Amino acid sequence: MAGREEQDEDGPDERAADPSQGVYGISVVSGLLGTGVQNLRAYERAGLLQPDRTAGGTRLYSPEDVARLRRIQRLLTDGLNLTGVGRVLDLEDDLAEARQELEQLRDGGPAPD
DNA sequence: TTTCTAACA
DNA sequence: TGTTAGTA
Repeated sequence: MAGREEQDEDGPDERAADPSQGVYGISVVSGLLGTGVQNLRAYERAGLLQPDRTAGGTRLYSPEDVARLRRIQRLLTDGLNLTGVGRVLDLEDDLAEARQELEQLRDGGPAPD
C-alpha cells in the first residue's frame, strides 16, 4: 500500500527535500548524463559547477547540479565550449537572481503614489 | 573514490 | 578544444 510515503529508502532518499544538497555520486551522475566521470570533473575544473564534497573528498552532486549538468551538455552540443557554457550559466544565474529581485519589488515594493 | 597523463576527432 | 582511456 502506498500508505507509507517512505517504506524503503533505496538510493538517494528525499527525506532532506533539499535540491541543493548533494546526494548523487559521480558515477551515478555520469550514468544519468551518459558521460564519463572524467568529463564531470572537467566541468568542475572549468568552473561550471561546484558539487558538494564529503569529509573524504568524494563529490556529491545535487539534483540542481544534475539539472545544470544537463544544461551544460545541451550548450556543449549546441556548439559552445566550456568557457562559453560557463559564461551562459553565469548569466542565467544572474538573470534568475535579477528576476527574483524584480519580483520582490513588484510584490512588496515601494508603494507607488 | 581521487588525481594525472596520453591519445584521438 | 573536448572526450575517452588507462593508470597509480
